[in-house]
Amino acid sequence: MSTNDEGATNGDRVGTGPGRRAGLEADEILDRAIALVEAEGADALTMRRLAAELGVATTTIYWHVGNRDDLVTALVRRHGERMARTPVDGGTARERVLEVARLIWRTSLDHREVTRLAAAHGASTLHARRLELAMARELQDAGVVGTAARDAMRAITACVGGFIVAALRDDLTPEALRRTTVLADGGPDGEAADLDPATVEALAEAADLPAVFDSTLRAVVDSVVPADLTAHAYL
Amino acid sequence: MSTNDEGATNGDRVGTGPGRRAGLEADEILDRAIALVEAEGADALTMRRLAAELGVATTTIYWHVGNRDDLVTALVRRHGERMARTPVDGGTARERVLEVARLIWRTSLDHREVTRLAAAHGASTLHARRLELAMARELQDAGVVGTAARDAMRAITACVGGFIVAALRDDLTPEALRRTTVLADGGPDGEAADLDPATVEALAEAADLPAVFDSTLRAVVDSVVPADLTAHAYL
DNA sequence: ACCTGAACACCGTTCAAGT
DNA sequence: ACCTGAACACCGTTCAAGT
Repeated sequence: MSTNDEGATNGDRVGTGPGRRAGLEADEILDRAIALVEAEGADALTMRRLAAELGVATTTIYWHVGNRDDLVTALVRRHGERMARTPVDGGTARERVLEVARLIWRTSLDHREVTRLAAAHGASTLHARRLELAMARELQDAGVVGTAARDAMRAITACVGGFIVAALRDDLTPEALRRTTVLADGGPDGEAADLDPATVEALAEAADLPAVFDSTLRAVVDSVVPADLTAHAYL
Repeated sequence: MSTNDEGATNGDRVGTGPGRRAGLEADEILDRAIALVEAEGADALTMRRLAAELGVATTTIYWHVGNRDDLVTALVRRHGERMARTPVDGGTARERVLEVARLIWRTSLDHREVTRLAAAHGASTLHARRLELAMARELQDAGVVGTAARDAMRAITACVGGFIVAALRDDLTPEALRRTTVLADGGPDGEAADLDPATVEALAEAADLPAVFDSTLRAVVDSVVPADLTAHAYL
């Protein structure tokens, strides 16, 4: 898949010669790519555009990081590591699990264009990898290990991911909301005829997504992490 | 946005002349598009490919259904209506809410390529529109109306959507799982060093997603729909 | 080892022109 | 009203060639 099979991303080109360009090039490209995506959106990331940004020929990117798939994968991984700086603390282990979920939600939306790119590339899991690891640690503190931990993580991350996608969708065209999500006057076939008017009206306007996210995640975490009996969990 | 501004999709061209091609063309195109997507995947849907399939010039599609955005939107809507044939019955209203959620999950995965296309187009909500309407009705039977109904739907559909995305991702490359989702030997930086070996091992293999989906959705629905006091809910 | 230009096989979209 | 061919401005990718 990659163009240069021998030692992908050439991150192994270490400490040679003067000028100290060792292993730097590839990361330079990735950083520029990240900056480009955050500044102008996920769609702005094309091989030609990025090359122009760097002042090199398009083909140079292929040598350093491989094709577009490789580029996006590396970009998402790098950004995901950068995102996972914030430490989590306080409260019970159960509350910290919830806090990590909130952290994934918040940081993903703080960098929504990278998140969008990751989602389009099917690499959302890779993007949140470091943070999901942090969640695994908190789950362990709460006494959840093995397949139970795996299933708990799947449940939580699936829901978090679903809410993130919903939030990203809400970004675009509040006008499109009226015609798609909403049924206003009963829709094309009067499909909403038997619905309470109050419900129809409520559906016409956006929900307070962060609030719904919070209460829903709480329910999911509660269902999957046993209640703390004491304030602290000692292994 | 559309090429023919006057009466989009020309569904209003009714009953003219002999041969009875009235209003048929656009639907013919959409049906061929759906068949193409289901047979060869979402990526196979290009204007040129579809035109070739229909034996017309590429530009003909523009006249009938508009540009690619319009095409995908119309396709997703049409398929979504076709998907919502199954009626839901039995149990309490609360159980029927859960049953509609399961129905969205099942039908979306039964037509995963169309689902994939809808997701890529940010039209998942449009795709499940009819089924979400059915859910609104069951929620109403359960006594949930107004903004509470809207928030309940948002919560449930976000989670269902998240699980669907997770399932679609699991389709591709079980081999990629090992390298991205999984940390196996502790990952590049020994990040998983402080994790229970049983957890690490569990994370290395896929979860039983349908089972996790079911128990999670149950928790979400329970948190949002009041328990039935009697077996039946009479308005 | 690193970088280039030219070329290939695709895209979506527009538009003047046909009937 | 309906459909076409030609053209434009993009894509990702490959490859022989330079230094």
